[in-house]
Amino acid sequence: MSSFKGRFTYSVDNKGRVALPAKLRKSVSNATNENFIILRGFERCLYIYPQDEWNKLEESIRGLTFSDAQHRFFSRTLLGWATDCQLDSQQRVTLSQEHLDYAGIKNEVLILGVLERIELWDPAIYQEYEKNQPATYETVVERVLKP
Amino acid sequence: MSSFKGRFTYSVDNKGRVALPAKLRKSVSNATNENFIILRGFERCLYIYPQDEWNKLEESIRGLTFSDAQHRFFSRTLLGWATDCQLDSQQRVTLSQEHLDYAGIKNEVLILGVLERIELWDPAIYQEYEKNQPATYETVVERVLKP
DNA sequence: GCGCGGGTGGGGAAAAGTGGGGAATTAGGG
DNA sequence: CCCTAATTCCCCACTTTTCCCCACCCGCGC
Repeated sequence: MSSFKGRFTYSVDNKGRVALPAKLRKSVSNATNENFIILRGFERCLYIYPQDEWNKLEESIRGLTFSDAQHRFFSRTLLGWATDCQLDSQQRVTLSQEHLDYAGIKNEVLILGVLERIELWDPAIYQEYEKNQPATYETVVERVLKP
Repeated sequence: MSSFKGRFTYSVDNKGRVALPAKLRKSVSNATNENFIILRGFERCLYIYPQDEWNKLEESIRGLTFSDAQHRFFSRTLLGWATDCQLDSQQRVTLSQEHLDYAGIKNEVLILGVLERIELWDPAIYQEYEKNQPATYETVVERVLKP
């Protein structure tokens, strides 16, 4: 079970490559064999799942009823934009142009560790997202840290 | 279960390193393997949780549903400002520049043991905080400890 | 006084992040 | 079917940061 955490601002070179922060790599279980799945996330960002965490997600998608039109739409969208990838010898992932465009990422990327997944954001878009949230850091902490 | 207590004023060197007081270290259960999680706290301070205490919090974060937009914001915010760290051979933690900035900590740090967590404050900010409390210690005691 | 444990500081080796060149593979057109 | 062009990816090199280790200082107790 992964437990990614932390916030990093890394650069994207002109080949669309992004290094995975060493601290995040340490949280990846070895079973995953450096195999990752990249897909469109919610709110204009990209999700990166290590293989083992993805498998769980895939199971729950399989559980969706085939006969429901919305379920079909959901699966098509999710899987249609998902790609396998493995790290190169420098521990980097390469993002496709479509993925970069979807998330609006250019030269810089904000990398967030969110337990079972890693999120990639354009820094400006994330700032905008944060600004539009009704909750502040303190209300979040209060809600989550108090049982 | 940890039960940190006490108050210490330590120095922060120019690499952002802070020694964990020996008295606090004695309260850490060995199971945690000298692994800690540092995150933003309430009121401009930093929280340090030993691994085993953190695990309880992480459970409640995992309980948040992936499909709820507000829950997504919660996990991003909380985890984005959290970092793993382990002690170096001198029993110190290294604080990132962002964390130092958030808490306004410069060369000196006030370390408080508060049961399951350790808090780090800038001494001046803590003094200010204390001064701005409307209630005195005695009135709070009445309110809090009354059955 | 001397030894030991605890706090403070810094130098150097190792790792992490960044960028680019060139070979191999694939695709497309003549 | 072959040649050419474009893309992918593998490898190398440089820079910065991290962290590991050593050394010192201070105070307390033996």
